[in-house]
Amino acid sequence: MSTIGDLEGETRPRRRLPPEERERQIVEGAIRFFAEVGFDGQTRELARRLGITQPLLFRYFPTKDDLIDRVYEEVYLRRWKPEWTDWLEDRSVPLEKRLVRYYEDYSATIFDYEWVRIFMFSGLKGEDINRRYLRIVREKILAVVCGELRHELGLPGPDEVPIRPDEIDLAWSLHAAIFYVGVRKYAYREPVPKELSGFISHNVRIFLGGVAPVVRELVAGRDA
Amino acid sequence: MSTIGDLEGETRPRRRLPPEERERQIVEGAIRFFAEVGFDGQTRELARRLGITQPLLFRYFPTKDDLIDRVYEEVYLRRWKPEWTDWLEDRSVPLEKRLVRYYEDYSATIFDYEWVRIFMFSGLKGEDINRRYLRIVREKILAVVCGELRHELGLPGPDEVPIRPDEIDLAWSLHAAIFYVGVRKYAYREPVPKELSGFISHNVRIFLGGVAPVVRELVAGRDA
DNA sequence: TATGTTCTTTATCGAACGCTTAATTAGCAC
DNA sequence: GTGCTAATTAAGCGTTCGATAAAGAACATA
Repeated sequence: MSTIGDLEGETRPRRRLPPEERERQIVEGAIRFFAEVGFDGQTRELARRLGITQPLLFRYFPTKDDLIDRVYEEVYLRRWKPEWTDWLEDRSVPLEKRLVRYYEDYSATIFDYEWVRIFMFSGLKGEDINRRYLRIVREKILAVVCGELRHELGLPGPDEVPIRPDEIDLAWSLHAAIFYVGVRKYAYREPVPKELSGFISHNVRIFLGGVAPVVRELVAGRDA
Repeated sequence: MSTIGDLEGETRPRRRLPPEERERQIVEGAIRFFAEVGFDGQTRELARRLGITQPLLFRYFPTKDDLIDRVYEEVYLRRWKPEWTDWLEDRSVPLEKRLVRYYEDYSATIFDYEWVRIFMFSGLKGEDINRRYLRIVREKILAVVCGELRHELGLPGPDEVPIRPDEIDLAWSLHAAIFYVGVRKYAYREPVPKELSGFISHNVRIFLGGVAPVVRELVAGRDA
């Protein structure tokens, strides 16, 4: 949120900052910059937006790739909340409420310009960090949702009958329906639901309202 | 599908092609190339993959942007089928079947490496052609789905009560759930449902199985 | 075989790229 | 103030970018 040092100015007095502060400024500026133009964006333009000279970037990050790695680290890894899995598994709360709570918090956490666009850019580049992130989503969110859905429907648990890929795909559908709002808004810059909260609960209701017979079929083992 | 001229070779005899054929070869190579690396990909590398020299590209396309525009034209515009709207409106067929038929054909049409990736790249660039495409989807698909859904539920038609943005968002959810399979496969290069047909019918069933009460609420006019 | 057309190449331009070096200057201890 | 030191900058390295100009080679026609 904070707007740092993008004076876009011309001749600005030399300012000497504590290294940590300058580094933080560079990283945050890089996140905004690469989110906007992609990772082919040029270091000179980034420096210009920060109001510093380009060689200064290379004092703090030996290469452009090092800076990009730092951007990944900052954007992806710091935002994951392990408690999401706990929330989803808390059977003292109705499943619908659990899903709504999770998706409200998840979307509040990752729905911003920087996160969504950097996620898409790095995904298209085939970056490994993207794959790792998706694996975590699959294991810590989607598989858990499938397990809770099984329990809700009185079906055998994952330890008895392993979660099928088809079931994960169904959980992906709900996930995609909600996440795609972020894609529409920040990647495509299109209008989106003005009230995200209502949209999320609608989607959870639709999902839970229609998913039961399909899951039963899948778990019964009608192989494709 | 056809693999054209990517010999990747070193010294290759000069081949003189009829202009139309050479142009087609360049356009198809450009589609594959830009889909892979994005539009920041370099003309020299594209030429190398085509097995021609770089200046030859500029004989056929005055600038790189002209070539990119041609790529857009080729990838987007040639794939839209106006009959999709007719299919969705054909009330002699049950709505579930209409939706399944449409999404099977739609996904068969656009689910390939080139289309999905170029769509994402151009979307991230904020290209106008992307916005135009999304508007067509909204007007010719999603709004139609909402209208048919209203009819199915005995609710007033769009001429009496205009389709609300919330309703369009619900149709976006089904659309996103299915399209995101393409994103996972071609943008992220992740595993996806091995049987797309089953996945589509599952999603349509879930959607239709759970959407009724939500749509009734929305059309009744409970404003957010 | 000779000739004209035009498709394709070689050779290159100026600008911009990531990155380096060496000179400057801001901020601190005293 | 005065020096010291590290943050910052100006200048520039070699390379690569999109794009151009002119030379060369394939093909149709005679």
